[in-house]
Amino acid sequence: MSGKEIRRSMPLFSIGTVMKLTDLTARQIRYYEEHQLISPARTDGNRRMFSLNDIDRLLEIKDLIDQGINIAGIKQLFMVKEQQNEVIAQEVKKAKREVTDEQLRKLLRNELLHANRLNRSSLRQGDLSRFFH
Amino acid sequence: MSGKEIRRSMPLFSIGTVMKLTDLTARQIRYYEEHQLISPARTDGNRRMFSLNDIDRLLEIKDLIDQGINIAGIKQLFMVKEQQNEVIAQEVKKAKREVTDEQLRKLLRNELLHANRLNRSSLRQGDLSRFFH
DNA sequence: AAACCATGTTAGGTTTTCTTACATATCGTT
DNA sequence: AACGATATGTAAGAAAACCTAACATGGTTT
Repeated sequence: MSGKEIRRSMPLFSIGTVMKLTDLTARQIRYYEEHQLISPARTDGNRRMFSLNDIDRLLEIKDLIDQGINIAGIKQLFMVKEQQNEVIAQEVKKAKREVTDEQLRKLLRNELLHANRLNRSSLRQGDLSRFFH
Repeated sequence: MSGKEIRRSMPLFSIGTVMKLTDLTARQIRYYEEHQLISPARTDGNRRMFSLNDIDRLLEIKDLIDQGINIAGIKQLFMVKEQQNEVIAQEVKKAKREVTDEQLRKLLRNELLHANRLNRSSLRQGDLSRFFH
């Protein structure tokens, strides 16, 4: 169902609410946006409006920051994850085309392994140390 | 579970957001608050903050207004409904005390009928025409 | 030591929301 | 038909929340 995704992406929350929900400062939230870790919507009057997805992302960012990962690293992680999701979505679609239940499970497991392989190699091809300098 | 109820009662939304979600004007929302159909929280700076429950209530109010019911009538309806919920909650608790699954269903049905009877009589004892003048 | 990163802080400006007051259209009542 | 009440619109002035831009600062890298 996509109604859920629509709801999760509706811009409903002001920055003040998000500050309380995430325990981040306005400065931090704006800084993360400046570095394109989030892209909150804007009102007609140019105020930021955040969705549930934005809030999830901010909590994830906070977690990664706490783990000592810097902004550049987080950005890369998000990009990799997104790419991974795309691959998975595409493979799911391919699998759905004409496969029965039983077979679908096997295929999915297969494709997931494939995605992991891609993932690891893409990390290796970049400079890993960039993530932790 | 009560975690859900906590979430639904968290004051998260500004009046601007609520206006868009409910298609009501600020004037209407404040007017309904003035007449105690809702009781949104306030920020330290005195701004209204609405919960999901508040929004549900506003949508319900809008619906009842559309049906031609006036503020006084809506207030009474809310009070009756709340009283009914209290009765039900109490009876559920009573039923839960030491009844097996099978018996619980019968009891609940019984108590619901009882609540309805209370409800109807309380409407009759008041002046019904008050609702629609 | 110099540069950089993530965040704090301040300043001036704009948007949003607040209360209060008055205006108005639609009623039911006299 | 005039009247009073109800529900909503609108305007004004003030306060809160948010905006961007700039500079400050404590830790890290280089």
